[in-house]
Amino acid sequence: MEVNKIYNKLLNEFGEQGWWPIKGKYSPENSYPKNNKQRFEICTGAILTQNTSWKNVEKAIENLRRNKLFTKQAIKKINAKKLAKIIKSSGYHNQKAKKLKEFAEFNKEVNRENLLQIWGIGKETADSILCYAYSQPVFVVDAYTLRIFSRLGFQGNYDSTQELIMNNLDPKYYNEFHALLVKLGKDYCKKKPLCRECCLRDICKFF
DNA sequence: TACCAGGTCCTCG
DNA sequence: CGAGGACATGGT
Repeated sequence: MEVNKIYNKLLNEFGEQGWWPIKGKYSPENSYPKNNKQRFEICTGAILTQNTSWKNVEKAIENLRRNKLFTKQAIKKINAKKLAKIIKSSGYHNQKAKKLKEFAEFNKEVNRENLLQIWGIGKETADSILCYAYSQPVFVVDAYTLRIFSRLGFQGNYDSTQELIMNNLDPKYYNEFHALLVKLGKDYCKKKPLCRECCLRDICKFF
């Protein structure tokens, strides 16, 4: 599987996407957090967007901002029921309120092993936090990644797919590659794919 | 209306 | 391990 080739085809087709809407919209230059508050906002977003469209998360983020809840201290202080109401639009709000509070209690060094011990933080969320909030060279695998690579012909799980990509792509492209895969997954490689118009059709087993 | 969305936890075999 | 269900709202 030629990961570089896939990356280049996607970049050529869609252009740079940017991978995190720190100031409300996606662009490569504002995807880097500049302070701890923005880092915490990314971590919060990474949890809220679990199995949920970003559109639903946006309102929750706005509510959190309005209520000045982008610090660990504030999340620790508010009770779970109130917090759930504030993030209601993001879905699974009771669980996610608990997850945010669990994360707020986290006080160890930020690394994958420690993040994975937090209730509510799985591999993708841990990797998102490391990659997007802490600029570490980690590729974030998600449902789109797995679907796209499986159709291309690589049948893998989270770990093997992540390994494939990290072994075959320059780390500086990890976050943009992920953004491009999301773009492809949303617009072309959907549940019901639009293979005829897909820029990867000439190298895809599924087509 | 029914299906889907940038997952994770828990249970069971 | 991996499959299957629970968790929930909003858009199309």
